[in-house]
Amino acid sequence: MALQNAFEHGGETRDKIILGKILGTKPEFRNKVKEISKDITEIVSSINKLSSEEQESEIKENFPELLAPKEKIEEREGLPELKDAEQGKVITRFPPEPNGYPHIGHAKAAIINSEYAKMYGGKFILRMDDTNPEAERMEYHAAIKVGLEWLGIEFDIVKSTSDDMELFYEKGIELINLGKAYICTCKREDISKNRRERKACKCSMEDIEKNNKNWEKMNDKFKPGDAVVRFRGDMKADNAVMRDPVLFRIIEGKHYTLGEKYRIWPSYDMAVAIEDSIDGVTHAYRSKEFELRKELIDEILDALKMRKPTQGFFSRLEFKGMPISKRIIKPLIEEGKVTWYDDPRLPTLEALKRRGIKPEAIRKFIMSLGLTKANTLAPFDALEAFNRKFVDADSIRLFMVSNAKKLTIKNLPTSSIEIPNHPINDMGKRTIEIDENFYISGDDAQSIKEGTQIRLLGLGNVVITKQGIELEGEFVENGERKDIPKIQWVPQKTAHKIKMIIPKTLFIGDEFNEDSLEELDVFTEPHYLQLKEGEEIQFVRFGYCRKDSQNQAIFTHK
RNA sequence: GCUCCUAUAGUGUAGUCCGGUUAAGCAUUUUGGCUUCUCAAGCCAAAGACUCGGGUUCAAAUCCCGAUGGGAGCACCA
Repeated sequence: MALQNAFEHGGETRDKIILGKILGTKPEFRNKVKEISKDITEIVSSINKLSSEEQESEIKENFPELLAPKEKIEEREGLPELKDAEQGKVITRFPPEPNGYPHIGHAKAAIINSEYAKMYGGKFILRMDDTNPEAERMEYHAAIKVGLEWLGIEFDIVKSTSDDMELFYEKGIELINLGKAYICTCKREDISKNRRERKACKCSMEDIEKNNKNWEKMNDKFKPGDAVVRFRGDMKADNAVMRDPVLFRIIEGKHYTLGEKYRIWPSYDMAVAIEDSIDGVTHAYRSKEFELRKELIDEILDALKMRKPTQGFFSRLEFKGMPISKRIIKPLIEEGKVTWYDDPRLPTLEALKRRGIKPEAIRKFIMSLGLTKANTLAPFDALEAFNRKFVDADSIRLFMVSNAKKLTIKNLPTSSIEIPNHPINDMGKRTIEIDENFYISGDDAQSIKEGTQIRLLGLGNVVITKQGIELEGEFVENGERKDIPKIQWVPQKTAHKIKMIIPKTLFIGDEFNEDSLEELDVFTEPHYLQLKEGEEIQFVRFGYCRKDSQNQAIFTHK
């Protein structure tokens, strides 16, 4: 073994490493370390005296099997194992609030939880977390559903938190009667101040009877802001969440499905605790800004003697320079800096789709991030790399020229030509009608020298006879194939003008990037018009793009 | 300010719980080569990391203590 190690590391080895290897493979030696280490030192020094050629021949003679190449270590597939998980009995859930358009962060939570359900043959619940009528709208509810469907996520159960309003009231009253909750009629600022200063208020001293009466009053007499139900936690706790948090509050806004039926609404903590418990959720994974709520949720359920789920946390996912929060996106839309939530520069699902990102790529990408709690600020090119693999195989190859320059070619032998739609896969062929007038890209036109040969892809070689604003050339039969520029082209007669949109990073640092959207006028083949909207294409030597409309394409990535 | 979480190559991660079978694996990125009628894809190769300082141990990315960087919470939002 020492011999092998020495050979692998330039003819020299160290006794400590050999010792480690031996103890690693043969744990039975671990209590005889002193005895064997002496032997190892001797062996090692004798081996180090040999030249590497001698070592090699020694290995060949006595241990030829060691020369076989090492096996690669296999990477763990998918997500790490869940604690306390039983095959077939795992229930996970994804509880978005319908208060905005779904984005990559939603995708992460949904994908991780659905993967876990799948991994254990369990069930997966979509629960619209709609307990704040002021923020939630049907429009968002629908957008979330559309987004999840696009991602290909399937649910066993679909429900809304607000389905269980009566149950929340029941449990709320139970907490009051247990003395675990009380009605607080302090002002909002005072509650906040007391929590900061770890001081209890008078309301927390009230007896159960009074609290029950006040609960009744919350139904009609109290106005929003007059009274809240607070959990009796611990005003001295280090975890600020435990300092008597709010369980219910009065909101008079119209709920998007229930209208004005209820005016007392449970807070997030109350709702999540009860819902996860009664829905049978075994494993509740959410992003780590909720980490401090774990203790509270457990305490609420303990107080009610209800079953507790295992809670886990993962880091938020954001892309560098692509804001996720409505707080930032909304003003951009209002100022016209971004067109809408489907603007290709945004990390919303709608935008990602429009940009040409495939749902499978998002899934792979998110799975590759793992389940860490360290902050993830992923560069967008990581997603692009996954996407390229999905998109390459079935993207039709088309010619497109930017900054077009005219090229006239003499002696063309044909008036039409067939070109395959994909270099490897069979995606059919298209016929292009040609005459002597072509467009080529400005960049290419500039780099060509007069008198040299270029190859027009799929067509043949051309020798350039005149350089300038407009170029002229002559067709060459059986020209050189290697080591000449091979460029794409478009016939002038049938060239179809489209707008090419190239999305770039929205923010550089904290600054809005004024050049975040580049628009080019380009020419492509008429075949473009026959493609379906939303189809992914590769413009040869330019990159992958998605057809947005007959007159517009969006650059996906290289 | 207080509390909690977190720290592995340029980037994202595996390994950390239970110290040794791996002088740190994978992906991406970059560079070079092969292949190719695309600067794509595919194939091959190279480059590159355990935040810092102590301690425990025959042995530390892994355990302990301290420091530092990053993030979050301290809402009648979720």
